[in-house]
Amino acid sequence: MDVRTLCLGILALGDASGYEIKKMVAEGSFSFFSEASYGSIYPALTRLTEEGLVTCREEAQDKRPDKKVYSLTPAGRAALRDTLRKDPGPDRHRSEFLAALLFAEAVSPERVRDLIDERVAQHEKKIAELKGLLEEDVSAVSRFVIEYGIATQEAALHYLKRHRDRLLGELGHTIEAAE
Amino acid sequence: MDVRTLCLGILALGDASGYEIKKMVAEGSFSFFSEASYGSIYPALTRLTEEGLVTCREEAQDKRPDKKVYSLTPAGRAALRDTLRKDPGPDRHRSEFLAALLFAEAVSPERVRDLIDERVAQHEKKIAELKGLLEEDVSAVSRFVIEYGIATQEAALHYLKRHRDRLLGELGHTIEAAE
DNA sequence: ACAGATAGTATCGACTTGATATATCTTATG
DNA sequence: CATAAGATATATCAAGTCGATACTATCTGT
Repeated sequence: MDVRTLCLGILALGDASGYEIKKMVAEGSFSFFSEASYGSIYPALTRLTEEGLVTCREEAQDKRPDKKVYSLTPAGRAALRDTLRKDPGPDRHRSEFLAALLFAEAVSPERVRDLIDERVAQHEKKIAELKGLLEEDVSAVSRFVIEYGIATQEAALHYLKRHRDRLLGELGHTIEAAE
Repeated sequence: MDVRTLCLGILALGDASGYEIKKMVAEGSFSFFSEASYGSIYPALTRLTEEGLVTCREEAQDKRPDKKVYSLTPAGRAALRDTLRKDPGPDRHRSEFLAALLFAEAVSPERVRDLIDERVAQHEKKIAELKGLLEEDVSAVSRFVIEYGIATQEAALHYLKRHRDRLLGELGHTIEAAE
């Protein structure tokens, strides 16, 4: 899913400016499974406009900078439908936490405990955030997506809580054995 | 976690060539939370060598192309430790599946069912893969990381199975109401 | 015999990130 | 009341990254 398609999809849900698209991927129901920066959104919108998949109208605002509001054209909707017909690629999950855990063993085993404890707090925060989204966002599919996120976050959290001590015990033996 | 640190961390677990590093991130215990292409690994190794964080020796092999085997230097180990002292950034999760679900509602609600059913199969495959890894890989932290992955994948799978029909029911009403 | 996978290094264009610039308005805080 | 901080808005740039491809040689399956 490139930023191009992401923009097309968001515009299929309603008109928006580049700034608003950025906000949606950073804070809205998109926030936990996609990301995009201005540096990719603005060029994407420019190209989509050139290709006739979206149109742009400038809206003057009171006491605020002008907005460029983009709308999906019929051609854009068709292009999106074509893309969605294809099977979505596999999820891509990058976790500095898990990498740090694996590497910490090699350079500083004591760090493992702190890493896990910080992570527990992060999961709890994320779950609270997602539950907050549930109260605003009412579309059935949005709710499904957010609850899917909550389910996985909670599973991760419970796994950490249940297995933390076992892991630290096993590492304890390793550390002692190495000394 | 940039590819630079990823290489440093993998080399902390043992010497490796660029090709082997790529294989680890694509297939090993790293596979489900990190990715890196040759186009980022080779330049990273070159730069790390220039900076004295790794060393490189060429190994001639019988009936195979020569290898460039990289090893972590003490300076490299120190650099890795410094990086790991910092808090890991939040996970980044990109899911074409979840995006497609949200967008499908807008352009082709019938697609939602197929998307979910394909996804169930994908999760089952992924879980089997991870369980396969468990049998080879024995390090305590590796096992922890892989089981963490299994726990989240299973939670996602069960969520989909439990809520699929409810969602399709809700969409059914939407579709009927729109027609 | 021949296709395709495996082992290996390497590069390139296109895309993406993260930081930064610019400018104005609103909201806290001392 | 001043002033810092943050929101609203567009835009660019260097540096990093992906995915495809190139090249060569061997091993494996049909």
